[in-house]
Amino acid sequence: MSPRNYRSDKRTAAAEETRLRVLTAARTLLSGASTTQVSVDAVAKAADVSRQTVYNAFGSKSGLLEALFDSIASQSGMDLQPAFTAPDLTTALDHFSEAFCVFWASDPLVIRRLHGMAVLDRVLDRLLRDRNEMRRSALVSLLERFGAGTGPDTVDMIWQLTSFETYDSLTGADASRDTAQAARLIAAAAVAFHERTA
Amino acid sequence: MSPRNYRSDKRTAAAEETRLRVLTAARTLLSGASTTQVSVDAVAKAADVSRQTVYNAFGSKSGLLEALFDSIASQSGMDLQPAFTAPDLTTALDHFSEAFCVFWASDPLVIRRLHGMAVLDRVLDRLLRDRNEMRRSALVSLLERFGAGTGPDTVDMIWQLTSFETYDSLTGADASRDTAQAARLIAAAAVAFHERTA
DNA sequence: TTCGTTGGACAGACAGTAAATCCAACTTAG
DNA sequence: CTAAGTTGGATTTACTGTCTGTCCAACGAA
Repeated sequence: MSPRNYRSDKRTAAAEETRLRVLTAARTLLSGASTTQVSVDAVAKAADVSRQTVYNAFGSKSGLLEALFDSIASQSGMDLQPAFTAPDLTTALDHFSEAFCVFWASDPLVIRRLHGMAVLDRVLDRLLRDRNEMRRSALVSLLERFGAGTGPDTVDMIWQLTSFETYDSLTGADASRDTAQAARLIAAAAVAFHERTA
Repeated sequence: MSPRNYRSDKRTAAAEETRLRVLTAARTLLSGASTTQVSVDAVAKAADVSRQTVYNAFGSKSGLLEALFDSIASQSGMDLQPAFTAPDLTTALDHFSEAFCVFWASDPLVIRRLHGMAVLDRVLDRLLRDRNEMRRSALVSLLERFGAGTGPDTVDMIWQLTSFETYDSLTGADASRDTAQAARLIAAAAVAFHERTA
């Protein structure tokens, strides 16, 4: 009944639970508009956990931030399926834009800060670059699927249009636009650019 | 006794000179791909100046970074004149894009880091937002001059297309594109978007 | 017993402040 | 014109406080 290679001690389960508590605490702190700096100590206190436990679980602050980003990504409910099963390129790009905007919208404050920290954090920077590269290859696959050109100009431009920076700029501050509107705007720009260079 | 006409040209000149030395030292350090973190102490040592002198001259690390950005801006030789004297909107947008790409190209490494630091630095963040706002109003003026629509979608999209993030993404890493090529690409996207929504 | 957790102590960097001091540029009294 | 005093930038030294990261002895439940 109990498979040997499936270990689920109550202890490891509890460890996983504290790991989650730390992640959500970090996310909450990073969402706080008030605080600029978020220390490991602050995260530990917010998670009601010792600082050492955070280091045990994530190795370093960079590791914690990495895990946080991936945690956000996995919880965002992003779905690329509609884009790849779309009838034509235009609606495909529409769904592609929508998918990533949903992701960016899942926690823009935290994602913005993680992007900023990445500039000063080699480890985090590498992670975000890798994740961005996944968006790029997904885009190339999509363009190929619909027989569209995959020249560097087209790919780079649509890649940039679907980036977090673009989403953040179009929804941020005084530009009162919701996620769906931003997604449509981005898709419109992508289609316009593609049609013009086709 | 406080003499009213106490002028000391040589001293203020010397002070200005050390101020410049500190700025160039900071710029050099921030350009260095090797180091991720740049401390005030490191800047002071590189400028062959005491740490206190840096604080005397700039007040804080934020102040130093602010002064550095404006120094780069003033040295970049950016010129918006061609955009405003262009015969039509298309060439105007071309020159507009070119102008800002020249600015971004003047020191992309340092500008990228300053943008990153701004996420964790309220003072620097405010400065960069203000400078970005200047680009926005310039864009609005340009569009109005050529009788083009200044709807939020048009403005926001072209604003984002001419941002540093877009320039950086299109010229960075494996995308082997020089500044002029990036400028043309950005302008093409701006024109395509504008024509489609006109 | 084992293993996650805890609390504390510790070293090394870093931001920012403060006071005493040095020195060259400058002003002014004689 | 010169000597004496003033000013302001720069330096030195030392301090407070925060943060990352590491180490370790002890605790407590599985």
